[in-house]
Amino acid sequence: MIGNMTDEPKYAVEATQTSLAILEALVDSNDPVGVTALADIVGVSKSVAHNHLSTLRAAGYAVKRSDRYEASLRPLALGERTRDGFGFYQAAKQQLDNLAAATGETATLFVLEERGGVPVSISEPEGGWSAPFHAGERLPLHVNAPGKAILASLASDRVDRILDETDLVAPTSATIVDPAELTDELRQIRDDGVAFCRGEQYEGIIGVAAPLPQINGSRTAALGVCGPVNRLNGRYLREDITGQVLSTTKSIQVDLTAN
Amino acid sequence: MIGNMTDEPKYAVEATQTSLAILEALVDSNDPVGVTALADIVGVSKSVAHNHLSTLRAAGYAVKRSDRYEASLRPLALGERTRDGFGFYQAAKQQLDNLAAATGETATLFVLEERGGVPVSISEPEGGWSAPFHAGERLPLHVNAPGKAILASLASDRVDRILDETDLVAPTSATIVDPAELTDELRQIRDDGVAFCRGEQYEGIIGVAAPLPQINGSRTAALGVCGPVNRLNGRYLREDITGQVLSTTKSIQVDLTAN
DNA sequence: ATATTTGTTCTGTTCTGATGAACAGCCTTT
DNA sequence: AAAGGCTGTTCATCAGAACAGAACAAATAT
Repeated sequence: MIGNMTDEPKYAVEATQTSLAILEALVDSNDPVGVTALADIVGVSKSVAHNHLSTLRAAGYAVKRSDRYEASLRPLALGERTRDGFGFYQAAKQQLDNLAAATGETATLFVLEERGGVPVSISEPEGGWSAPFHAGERLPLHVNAPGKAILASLASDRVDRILDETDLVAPTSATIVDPAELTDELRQIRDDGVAFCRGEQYEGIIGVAAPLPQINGSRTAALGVCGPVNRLNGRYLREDITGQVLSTTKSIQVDLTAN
Repeated sequence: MIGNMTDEPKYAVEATQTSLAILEALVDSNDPVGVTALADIVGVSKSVAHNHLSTLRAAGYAVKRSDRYEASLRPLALGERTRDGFGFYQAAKQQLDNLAAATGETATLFVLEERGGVPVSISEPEGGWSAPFHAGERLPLHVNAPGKAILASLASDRVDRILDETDLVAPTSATIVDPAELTDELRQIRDDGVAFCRGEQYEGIIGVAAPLPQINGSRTAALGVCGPVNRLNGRYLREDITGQVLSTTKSIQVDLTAN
């Protein structure tokens, strides 16, 4: 980790930064917030908070209800539209639901975004276990199975650059923080075609993932299953689940080349 | 429609407006866009577009891939988090899925946002019909069943103010544009407890909706079913579907008062 | 090899966005 | 009833940030 991983823009627009900070503060606090409270949270004066809030409101990103502001659902619409823009989403979503239904486990689809992995879709089986992360939330690549699968499907120089620019944080004691050790595991993953995660992101959460074949040379993606270790283990994990994950990636590939 | 419906903020932050315009331009164009193209679309100089793009990128809202920019999935995460903040979402989502599965039709949950109705959740049955709108997208209240159900559950002075401040656009020839006529229908809806939409938003799309009982006096919401007129009509619509919509609202109320 | 077009940097100028105080409205408290 | 402390909003002032435009380098096209 030598590189410049904090790419601060040379000529950043400060007003935008505070506006986004206010928007995120609104999202963070579930309950409606007043102008004064918001100003304190973000660290700006009351009138500044008011100006930004009214512009956010006029743009449809914030909602005012009797002197209190809250985040609107407009970001949800933006997110769904960008997601629908992914060529493979419709097909993958369908297969992901099938996978979740067939295994009774939580199935996820990840894409590479800058230097992180982002869950695009999370399929939870009927009344099943709930994943501790949201769709659209950027996660480190080295701590989960889909992330490692994505890394394994990249050219080695890109992997080196990503690892160099990334602070290999260790959420649990099982996390791999040594780049050399990680590179070794990536080679293993490339050979097997499957990546595993054993409580490296969240204690007691296990994952399996396989890279999604690059469709028309565009987005790097991976697909996997994750769940608590008391259910995902032994042969069930290594053969049953792993097999279904692999066959699902093949089904998606078929669906995409067919159209 | 006399009132001031274009509430332009008195002291708007222009930099924020251009940043958001750029973000939305990114979302609109599915494909990666260059700086120059974006500058042309938004109507700013090249350097300005560059500055805003790099701040959006640093904040995680835009992604750069080899000299081209695209929207990130971060808005999706924000949207899902605000949605999860709605107290009734978890329970309603469950019942909505049940409703969609039981009827084989598309079920939706709407909330009131400013002067519009926003779909919070859209449950489509297995391989079913796809609704022509996205979750999080703000729609006029007077052109769809959930919107009318929401209006009907508001105090009459609020309804008057909303109708006064809203331009009653007419997407189809069936749309009601006369405030008096609309007020009459709202009274009817209050009596029946159900609202109907007959191709007033999209040609050939029918909807039924019922207001969701106000939980702890917070958000105004409604729940409904919609689909093509060739399937949703006659007794099936008026009795079968309508009955299931009404019983679903009751189930949600039970779920919420239980906890 | 030349000519365009790209993204990025940079500097000066302008106008905007931050400041901090003052305003009016709404509670609660006295 | 009246006073005090809250709130969100407005306003005039001025430092400074955001903009336009030119100049740069690198990649692509001719």
